[in-house]
Amino acid sequence: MNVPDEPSLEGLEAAWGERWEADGTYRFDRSKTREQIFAIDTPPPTASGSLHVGHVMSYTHTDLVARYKRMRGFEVFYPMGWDDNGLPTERRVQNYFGVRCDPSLPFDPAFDVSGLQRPDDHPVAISRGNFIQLCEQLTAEDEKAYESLFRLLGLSVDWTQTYTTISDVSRRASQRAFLRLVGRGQAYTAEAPTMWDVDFQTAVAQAEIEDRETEGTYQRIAFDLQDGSGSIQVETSRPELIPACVAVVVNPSDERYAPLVGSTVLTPLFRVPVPVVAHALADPDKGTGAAQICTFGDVTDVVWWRELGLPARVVIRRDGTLIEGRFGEPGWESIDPEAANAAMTVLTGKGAKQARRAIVESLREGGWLTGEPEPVRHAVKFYENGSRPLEVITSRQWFVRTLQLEEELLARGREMHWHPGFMGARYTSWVEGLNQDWALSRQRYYGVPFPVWYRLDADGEPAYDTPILPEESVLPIDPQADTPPGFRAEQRGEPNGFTGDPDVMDTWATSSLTPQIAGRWEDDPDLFGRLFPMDLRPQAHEIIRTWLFYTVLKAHLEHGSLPFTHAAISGFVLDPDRKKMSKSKGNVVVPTEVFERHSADAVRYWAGSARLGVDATFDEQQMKIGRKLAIKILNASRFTLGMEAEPGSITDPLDLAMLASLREVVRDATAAFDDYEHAKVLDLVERFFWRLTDDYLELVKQRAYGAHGPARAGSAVAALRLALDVLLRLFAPFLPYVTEEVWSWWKEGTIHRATWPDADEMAIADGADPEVFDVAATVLSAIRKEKALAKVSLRVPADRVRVRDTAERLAKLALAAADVREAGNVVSLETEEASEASIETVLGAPEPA
RNA sequence: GGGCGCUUAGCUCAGGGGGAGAGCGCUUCCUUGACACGGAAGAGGUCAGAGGUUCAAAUCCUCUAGCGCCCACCA
Repeated sequence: MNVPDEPSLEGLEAAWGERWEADGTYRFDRSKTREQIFAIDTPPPTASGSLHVGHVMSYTHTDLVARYKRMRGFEVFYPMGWDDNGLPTERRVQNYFGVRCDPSLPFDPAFDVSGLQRPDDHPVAISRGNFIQLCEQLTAEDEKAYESLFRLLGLSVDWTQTYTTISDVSRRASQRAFLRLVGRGQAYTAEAPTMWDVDFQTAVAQAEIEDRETEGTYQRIAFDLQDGSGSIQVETSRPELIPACVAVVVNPSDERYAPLVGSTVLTPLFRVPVPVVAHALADPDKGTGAAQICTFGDVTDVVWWRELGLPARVVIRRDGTLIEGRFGEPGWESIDPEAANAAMTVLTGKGAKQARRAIVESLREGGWLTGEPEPVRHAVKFYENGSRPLEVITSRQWFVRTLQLEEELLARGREMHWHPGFMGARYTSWVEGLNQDWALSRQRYYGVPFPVWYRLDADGEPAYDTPILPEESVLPIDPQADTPPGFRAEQRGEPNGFTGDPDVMDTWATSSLTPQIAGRWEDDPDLFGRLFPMDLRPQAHEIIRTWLFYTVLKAHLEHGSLPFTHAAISGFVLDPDRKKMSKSKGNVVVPTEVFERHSADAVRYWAGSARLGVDATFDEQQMKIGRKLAIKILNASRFTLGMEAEPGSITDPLDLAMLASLREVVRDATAAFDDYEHAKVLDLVERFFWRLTDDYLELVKQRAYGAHGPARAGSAVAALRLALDVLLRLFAPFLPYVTEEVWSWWKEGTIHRATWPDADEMAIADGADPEVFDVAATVLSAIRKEKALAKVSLRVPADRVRVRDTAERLAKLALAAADVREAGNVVSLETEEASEASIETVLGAPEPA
């Protein structure tokens, strides 16, 4: 026993952090079987920037489960990943070093970063290889900072189990998964209209799109019937796409337009003859009920275009500007090509917004405009990281078939255990709303390349239908650097030679494999067999449609199973004004300062009191309470362990009652933890702890000092030590530092590998009545109240205390009467049977000063 | 437009058919042989609103309002 005189929280994080690392306390033992293992698919944080208190909360939630399961005897696989793959990293490197990637440049082995850090200059063009070097260099620094913060927070991660999403292991897994999708016909390449960001100049997937309320205008425009018999009014927010108009569509049941279906109208300004067609998606209640179909203004246009078999006239370039007029050419028929091209000149080279203004003027001058443009606010689709609305651009991309999987994926969602349960609805609603296959290609540089080459024909044109794929054994490969089997390097780009697929995969193609990557899928089949499917995926609700969905999709297609059986969804952290904390709002709290002010245990206490799925308010007050609790644990433990009486057999009814009560706490807390209700566990345990210190400890203090002889003192001391032993373990997942500190005073080994308390440890209290404790505490509390109201010291004697209650409760009080008398300094404790309970206290004179 | 969640004391939140709760904050008191980084106690609420079910509703049902989030084909 080694109890310090003045226990303190200061320095615990550093001391125990080092000790846990040195002892390998959280090291994963891979010799265990799947049944003995609890595997966690840790979210890899994006390694570009810094962690904030939102991370602190959600990662603490995961750690609570990890520590609980470990104490329950599971061997916990708790790895850490760093997401250093993808656009955020790419952008950060561009800004940080002032460079841009030019894939046409050759790799420069002698490249020196030091001359580069001039972000205000024009960006320096560097090769893809050098660019990736810089990405790795910068993210390595971030990862170090993240790790030290996570260690400070006390995450029980096995730091030997780390991975990065751009590593060879991750690239190999991504490419292997891709090849298998291709092999099964689940991935395909096609030239197809796809959502496109004109600034990043890349395709984006449905999951990366968000709606933003945007200012726009509706203009009502006349489309003349070609036979001169009148016109159709069309309302549009995108008049700049009139040159791309290929039809006017109405609802088949719309009587206003029924006679016109099948006739031909001329587009304004460009005088292109286009048909009036009917389709169920045309909404009679929107606008005039007649809409222009353009190639392509939005996803609906794509549906109409495809289902109605319309031609395409594309007017928007990949950079978002409009093309030059080519009316009069095949496919660009106009009854007045000269006028059409003149009208186009005004738009050429302009972005959508400017072109819109320009064409409205032309329309007005030409008399096509009906009324004035009407300002509206409407939802417009943006890439989540983008600044200009998405366009629909036709380009060659790889896709993963998802649309026909809806029923199977919904079934997977039902198979999953969601915590909290209602979060499953997010997944369901996403799967039900899928309207495109997963667009997998990104026209970016930093990422996992497609392991694909294409043969070039005699004219140097790629044969996309017969891609050349590598053997899995050579992965990962870079088709820009590596040569496909059967070709020589010099044949790259030559007629009858080959070319590498220039694109990289969507980052989610890699992130959706985190269970496989962390589990070394195919690289270490023995390990993978012990880990997969994993047990727990912790994550934020905002990425259910991306990370969770894609991970389920990949596992479903590759393994025919869920990737994990439980999904625990944490909420956001809100600032005190109840706004979500985010970098862009500038209201993030830097975690390191919070740790310094309150201690890691205190911060974990705050995080642990927030339930899963519920947004939590950032509340330093709550951390102060956590700190107070941690200090109280130190002091109460010191007191308990410092008692001189020898612990004996526990025989006193009050002691047994306290243990009977603790027994219930253990049962309830265990059940709650099994249900992922960590906040309830903390509440139960904390509540009991305060009862123990405020009531029980006060009640038995004098007896423990020996007021009634060694045997009864021994009962109190033994009960207290047992309660402390159990409580420390109940608190251990929440307050790993302070509980480990106290544990080290009197126990061997680490508390974090100790066994989670079992109700049977209090079997001695079997048959004991917890109400003895309640009744005694109630009477003590009433005596305290009298003293507080009389504004006297608690030491002042109570000459007479008369308790009226039922015979049953009075009998219970009698069992603890001696303790109550001493704790309340009661001279005479009288009882009287009564149907109405009451406690009457007559105070004695204060002691003379 | 559809869905999910929330609305309980000044604040942060638990509770979920039968007593309106905790902590903080506030007020008062107490330096009692673990702890003043402490302790004891007090005041404070029409459980968002309206209907309904029930012997009994903060709790179940319906509707309404406000807030938040997720989703939706931009005419």
